[in-house]
Amino acid sequence: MSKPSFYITTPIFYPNGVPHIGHAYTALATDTIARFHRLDGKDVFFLTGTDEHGQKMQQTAEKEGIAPIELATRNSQVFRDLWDALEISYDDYIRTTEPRHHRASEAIWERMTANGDIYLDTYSGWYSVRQEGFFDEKETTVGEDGVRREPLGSPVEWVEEESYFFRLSAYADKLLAYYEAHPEFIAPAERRNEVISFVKSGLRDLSISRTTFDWGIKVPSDPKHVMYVWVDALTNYITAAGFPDTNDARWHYWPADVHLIGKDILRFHAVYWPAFLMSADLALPKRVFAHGFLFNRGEKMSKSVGNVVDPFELAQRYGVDAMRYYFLREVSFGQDGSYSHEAIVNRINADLANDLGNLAQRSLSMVAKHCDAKVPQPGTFTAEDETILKAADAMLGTAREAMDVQAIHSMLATVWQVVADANRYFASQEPWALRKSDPARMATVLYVTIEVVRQVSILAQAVMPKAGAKLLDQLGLDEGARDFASLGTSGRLEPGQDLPAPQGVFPRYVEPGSEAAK
RNA sequence: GGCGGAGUAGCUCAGCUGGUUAGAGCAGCGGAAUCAUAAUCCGCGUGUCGGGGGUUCAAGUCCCUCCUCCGCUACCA
Repeated sequence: MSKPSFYITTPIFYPNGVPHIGHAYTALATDTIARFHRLDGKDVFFLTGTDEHGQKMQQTAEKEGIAPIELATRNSQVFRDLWDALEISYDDYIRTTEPRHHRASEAIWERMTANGDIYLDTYSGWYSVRQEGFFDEKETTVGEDGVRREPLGSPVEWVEEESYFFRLSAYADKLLAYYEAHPEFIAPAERRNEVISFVKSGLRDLSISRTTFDWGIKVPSDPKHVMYVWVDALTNYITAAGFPDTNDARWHYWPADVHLIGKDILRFHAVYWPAFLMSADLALPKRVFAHGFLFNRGEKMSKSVGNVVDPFELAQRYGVDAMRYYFLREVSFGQDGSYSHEAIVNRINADLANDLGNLAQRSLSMVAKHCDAKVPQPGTFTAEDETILKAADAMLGTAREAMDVQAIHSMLATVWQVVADANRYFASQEPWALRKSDPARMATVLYVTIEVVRQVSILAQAVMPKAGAKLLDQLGLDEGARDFASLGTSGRLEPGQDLPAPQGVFPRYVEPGSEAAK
């Protein structure tokens, strides 16, 4: 019996510059979902990469006096460095400049052509050289000087350019029928409504090639055209699965289970991409999930405001695990979120150091001192013991339900609810008092507590791989006992097992330079 | 302008198909304990549920209206 597969992607990022916090956030969330499913026994394929073609890349490279591919290679590496720093466990990293991607893009282009959906026509409109963009005639105004201008005031000129078009207009009904039949296709639900209303308002055919620059994938039958971003970028998701070779070892991963994206690129993934796939007679991804934006103290990050945060720096200041935990716990996944130094420190200290870290420390240090540094031998469980154990055993089911809909924050809330219960349990049982009055009962309480810590740690690994592993080290668990198959009753701690000396896993965050830091 | 969503405790938000004295987390205040990373546990909220009107035995929960905020309204990766 083969493991069920799970294919998840991030968008491919544009390496015109270096990654910012938004890129990091997408990768963090995708990584957590990928890790969760791996721990849950699935055959996971996690794809990320960079989208390296286009006019902007060409222009930036020119400015720097280097070839576009050099710019792409250099900046793409910065993304990979960040992924390493953030413990992003991707299985493949695709670059659209790779031969395999050229092959796939040409192949899907040909299939769409064969299906009669691509035709040559003229792309025309009012173009502003300064804004590098086309404007709808309605948006432009003719000034007293007789010059037509776009809303921001730069002059526009009528430009006509030969371009290949994709017959998107023919897909509106098919897309609407698909959304109807697959209500889970676009998530969260609010986003789904936006997409549907957009499609209902009517679709125009899409210009999918350019002749004004040549840094791209050539149109197979007409090499003076290069494919415009839509086809080139979106196709990456099937390239990595081996397309067009349907005998490829990875082809079974397609269709992807989740395309995780930012809400700004939802339309491309929920409208254009499925239409392309329908045209090419390929299966559609099971879900497109659009997450929200991150704001710095409620303000949009921008260079002019000066509140841009470097993700490398964030990871270094707070630690990767804490950074990952904060963003995934504090932000309701799918909604916009806000972060601040105070909020991050609060989460680190309250949830990680005080609640979980301290629970592990207080129980394990008693085990080390009073139970001969071995997993204690429990006696008969009382109703209180059974209650907390049952709550721990139930986490997996609830966590799975949450993760099925990418509710990462809910999954974490579930786990930390049990952490809070465990602290209450520990305080009410007072094992420190039992040490003298009833050592056997003390052993049971400690056993139950570290058993809960075990299960919490296993689940926490999806979000905090390093810290989760450290906690499991302290419980003396070997590699084979760390995935979800060991959750619940099947993986109960073995009494008598030797345990290493406990050490803190989640230090409190103290302000550098404060009294406490000295 | 059109379509859609939201306005609930200081902050972030739960409140499904209307039905006990409107909840959680965080922050704040008071107390207990001392196993532990001065961590933990217990207790404490007179909130016009945006304003107004209506339906109903009963509305945060349905209808109307007004105010405020937000998203989408196609070629930016």
